[in-house]
Amino acid sequence: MSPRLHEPDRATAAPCRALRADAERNRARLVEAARAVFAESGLDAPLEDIAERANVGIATLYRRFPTREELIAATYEAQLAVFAQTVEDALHVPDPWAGFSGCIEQLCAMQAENRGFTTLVTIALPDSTEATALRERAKSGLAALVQRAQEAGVLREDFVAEDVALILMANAGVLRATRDGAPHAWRRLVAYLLEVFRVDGGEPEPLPAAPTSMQMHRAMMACRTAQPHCPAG
Amino acid sequence: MSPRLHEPDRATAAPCRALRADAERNRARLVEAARAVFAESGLDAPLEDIAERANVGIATLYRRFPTREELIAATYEAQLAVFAQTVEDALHVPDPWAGFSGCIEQLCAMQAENRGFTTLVTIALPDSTEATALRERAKSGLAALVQRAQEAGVLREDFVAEDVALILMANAGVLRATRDGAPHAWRRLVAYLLEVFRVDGGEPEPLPAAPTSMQMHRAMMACRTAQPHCPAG
DNA sequence: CTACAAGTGGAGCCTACTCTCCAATTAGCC
DNA sequence: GGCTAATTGGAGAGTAGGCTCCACTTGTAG
Repeated sequence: MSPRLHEPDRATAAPCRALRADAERNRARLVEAARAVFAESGLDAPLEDIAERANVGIATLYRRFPTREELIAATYEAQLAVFAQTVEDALHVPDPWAGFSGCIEQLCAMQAENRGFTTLVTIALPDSTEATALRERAKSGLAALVQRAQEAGVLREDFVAEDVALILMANAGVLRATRDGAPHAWRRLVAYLLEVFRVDGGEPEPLPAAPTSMQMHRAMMACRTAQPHCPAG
Repeated sequence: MSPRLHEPDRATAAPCRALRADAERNRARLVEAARAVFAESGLDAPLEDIAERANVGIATLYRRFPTREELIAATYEAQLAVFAQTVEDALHVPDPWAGFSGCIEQLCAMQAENRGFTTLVTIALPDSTEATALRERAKSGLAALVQRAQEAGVLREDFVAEDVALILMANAGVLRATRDGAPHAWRRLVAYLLEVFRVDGGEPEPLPAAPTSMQMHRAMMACRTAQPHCPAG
């Protein structure tokens, strides 16, 4: 790979200078390390862990990503692209209900698979990043998906685009508490919600199994020692 | 008030000795301060804030409550009693659906009003505290409430007691993200869920208004600067 | 091959919080 | 009023993570 095939000013918007080849390499390793660490430990993982995992000094991390948010935005660019693509693909599913509900399920599954992504979708990112643009894309795709389903008469009329965010936030809450102890509990929440969103007609899907009370107990025990409250997470 | 009207060994289970009057007073001030601080800042608020608010040295706090969890348990004893009472009162509401749904709404409202309580109900507490007993009381009350509603044919048969925890966790997720920016968003989630739990028959209640996209935007902005992921919350 | 700008790493400072130790204080009993 | 054990508060040690500074290294253009 020749060094200058990248769009300019990737990192710092101001000086707009191309990175030296080794610097670009380190940047990539940082993003890769951040992906792993954020996925496992959440968006508030220690930055030193990320630098260490990337085999790079902590200063290098700070030089490339002056704020945690910039690192988050860069790290989740690819995943947000998947997010946006998922939404757009759903528009091509012939059945409007299958498109809508499958999309919601996939988005929630993405949350379930990645601790950082769980909270990422419920918070704002700094403006003027690629991430913001991707979110806009996803947003308008979702609006179209909702509209299509409503026009087909399969999605309740009083459903609004903001409800999608509500779903993701609720799902984040369930995942925070049950990710370890009852890793499928979120599916049941999502199934309940999809059922209530659907205009009746189809026989409702059977619900995913409820977590057992033992699982819930363990989930709550585990969550006690984890970090308490909330998001930027 | 004469000092010895309390049940024994309130604080440390081991030495089982009555507290001196001034110590008992300080203990009460600590619990009161903790109530305020936890409500506002969540269960991971700095303990020094609590000691300061109680006008008591930090050492006094640690002497009375060697672990944060013990302080949490003592602080939320009263609130857990309200929780349990709410459930039991609901059993006396004549209409089984009104009893069940009103109870869920009230529990979620309690979460909305108190940041610490939001996460408290989704985590485990140390055993052998009064708090544990209260939770057991609430739990069996809820089981009865669920059973009564199902026997009356107004609550879907596949609803299980663990689903109540799921609701509280989902509600916690919404509250974490929207408490400041869209303080009524949680009502919409709960309305959706109650609608899907109900066996059809009654005309569904109209949904609470959706948060505006501006509110959601602000909520996500605010949540960005708050602490990311999760609870022992 | 050389010069120099770009890039690097980690020591080290700062802040925030948890938790302990102990000399000084005070409530309760006589 | 005075004795004694219970209680107190705050200094300070320990820990974790954020962030910066600067002497050293390295890529690359000429």
